[in-house]
Amino acid sequence: MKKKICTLKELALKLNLSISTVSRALNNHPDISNETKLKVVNLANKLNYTPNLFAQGFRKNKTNMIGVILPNVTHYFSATILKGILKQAEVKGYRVFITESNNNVKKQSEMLHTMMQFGVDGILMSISKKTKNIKDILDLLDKIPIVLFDKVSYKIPCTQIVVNEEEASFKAIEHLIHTGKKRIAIIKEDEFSFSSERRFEGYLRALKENAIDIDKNLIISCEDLSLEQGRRMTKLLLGLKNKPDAIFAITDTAAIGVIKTLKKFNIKIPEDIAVIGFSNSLHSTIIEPKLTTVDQPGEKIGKTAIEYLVKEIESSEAYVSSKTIEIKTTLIVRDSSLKTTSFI
Amino acid sequence: MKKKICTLKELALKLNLSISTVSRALNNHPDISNETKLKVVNLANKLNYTPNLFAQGFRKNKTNMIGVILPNVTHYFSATILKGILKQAEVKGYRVFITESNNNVKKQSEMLHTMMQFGVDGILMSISKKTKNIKDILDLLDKIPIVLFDKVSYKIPCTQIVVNEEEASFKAIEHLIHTGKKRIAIIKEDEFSFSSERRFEGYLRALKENAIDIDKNLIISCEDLSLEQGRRMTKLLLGLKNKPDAIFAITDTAAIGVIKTLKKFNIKIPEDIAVIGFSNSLHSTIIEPKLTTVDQPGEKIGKTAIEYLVKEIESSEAYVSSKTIEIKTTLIVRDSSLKTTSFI
DNA sequence: CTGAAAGCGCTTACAG
DNA sequence: CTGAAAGCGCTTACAG
Repeated sequence: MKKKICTLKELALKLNLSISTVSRALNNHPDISNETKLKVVNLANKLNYTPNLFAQGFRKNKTNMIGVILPNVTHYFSATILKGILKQAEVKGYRVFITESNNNVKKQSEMLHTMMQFGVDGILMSISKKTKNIKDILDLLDKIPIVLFDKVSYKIPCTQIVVNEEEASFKAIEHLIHTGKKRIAIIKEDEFSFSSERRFEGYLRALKENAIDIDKNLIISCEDLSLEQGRRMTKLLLGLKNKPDAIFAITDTAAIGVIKTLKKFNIKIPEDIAVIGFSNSLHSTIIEPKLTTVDQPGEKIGKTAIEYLVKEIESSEAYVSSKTIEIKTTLIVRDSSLKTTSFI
Repeated sequence: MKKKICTLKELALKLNLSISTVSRALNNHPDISNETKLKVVNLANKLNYTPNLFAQGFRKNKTNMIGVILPNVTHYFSATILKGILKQAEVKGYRVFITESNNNVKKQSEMLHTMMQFGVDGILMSISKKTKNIKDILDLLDKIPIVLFDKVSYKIPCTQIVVNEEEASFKAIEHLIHTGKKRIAIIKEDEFSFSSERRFEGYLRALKENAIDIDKNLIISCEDLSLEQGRRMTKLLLGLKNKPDAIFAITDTAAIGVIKTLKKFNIKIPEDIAVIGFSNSLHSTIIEPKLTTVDQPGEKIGKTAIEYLVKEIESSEAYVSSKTIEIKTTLIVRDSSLKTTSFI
């Protein structure tokens, strides 16, 4: 079903004017007399005329639509980014199309394709984990502006919005060191991932700058950073002769697994073992003790992504920028790590 | 910037054929010879032709776009529904436009309007809390199919997808009764809300059918169902001469506030006071003890909503359905309530 | 100040 | 089997 909708033509007919005049009157064109404008606008209101943006877009070869591809909308952090995207897109006058890739590379390609077909003006994406083949993304880059956020890849020459992963991680580890911790374990991902690697770099740098030797037993890689893996890896760490006195899980979810397991074994948090997570998810204040973690400002990431994308869309030159924008994070110290005044 | 994109015209020119023939060839029209089809398809692939769906839609007066309006994408339950919507929309060949109303009624109206302008084929919405004036929704209903989900209103004559609120709540209370609880408190919303009211009805019916007197002191209304309010209301309940032996918070978030407060006062959960929430949010397994709650299948709600909407869109008659579809929930018994074998 | 005409990219009834 | 033409709703350069 589709009921009839008022068009310029209908207005023109009823007013005995040409379509052009009606169009101009509604767009407040200086050529049109006030009298005519008034007549047109009145009738338009009366008949509840709404311009068909689809036709407008088609005419102007500009749709004011932006496509967004992300792995999973139900992840709180993604949803938070999405919120920023929606808010800023509205400000800038763009409509947002969402699709989920569910970390499926094939689907990701299809969505990219569909977005193109649908004539979006630009694409915002967080690339799927297993994206090996970036050829189709590269091809598209020539045709349409793309901005990457969160899950990015330096191999794709376009603007990328990320969090200051390395520094955030560095600061988290320094915080632990300042509270007297010396045997700091890290739980990271085994497969290569942009953020996991950079967080690991921060870990290494913090130890190095504080003259703490690296103990390979304290570096744990696992295939995903789920709560379950957090649990398993904690048991592994507790089995060590020389136990850690702090655990940095590069994900809140894993960190919560860590806390739950430590509690089960009656280990005091943070006195015996401190715990730090990453991302300041809602869970981090539900768990007891409350989790010390790194806050990633999702809305700001989304907002920034839209801003850069719109800038590229509206730029007249066909340039491809490839800046990397780092959004600042904040370490939020809660009960799962010791307080310290010596922390600079 | 916008790089050139291959069109039918370009293909026609290069092949020395008419645009019509090229169009038909690509649409696999029976009239066209295989030879021609082959030539066309080959060139199309070579030049990476993708039909402009925007133009197609415009031509056919069908955009295959669906607009979705929801209060807040960052709510896990909403995100879950969104996931279902995205998945099923893809199956049905529709693209999804998202907007957030943030419970702002004025914004909600604007979005409805924009969606119309953008020529969406149908609208899926969860109405904002304070929606008093439904006139604009009613007006729209004549022009375009609308399906409501989650936050609905019986005053709007259209298809509505909800959860079996009353029954779910009834079963939750019965579960408590079967475990021997007799003084069951409920924390609900003070302002009228569709779901709050229906959950309250379920509470009343369960008490009545089990011949338990209603104690007004145990019926607590608050303005929002936040963790903080959960805390405050718990303190209030604990101040009663005749304390409750179970608390049903009609929201997980509030229920978690309840649990945290009970723990603070060293009250044993579930022995002294049992706690039940509603919605099976991710938090419900993070909190300790794990929360007994009602699982609402968000994906299924989203999926169902799309199905009904598409049915209306694709129906030839201009009918307005106003069925209410109830999606079944499941009570998930965890550690915040007693186990029982006598539960039928 | 107003109108006729072309065109955005596509589909489709009508001819041939 | 193929093509010319109209039209979806709009905007805008060109005339007058």
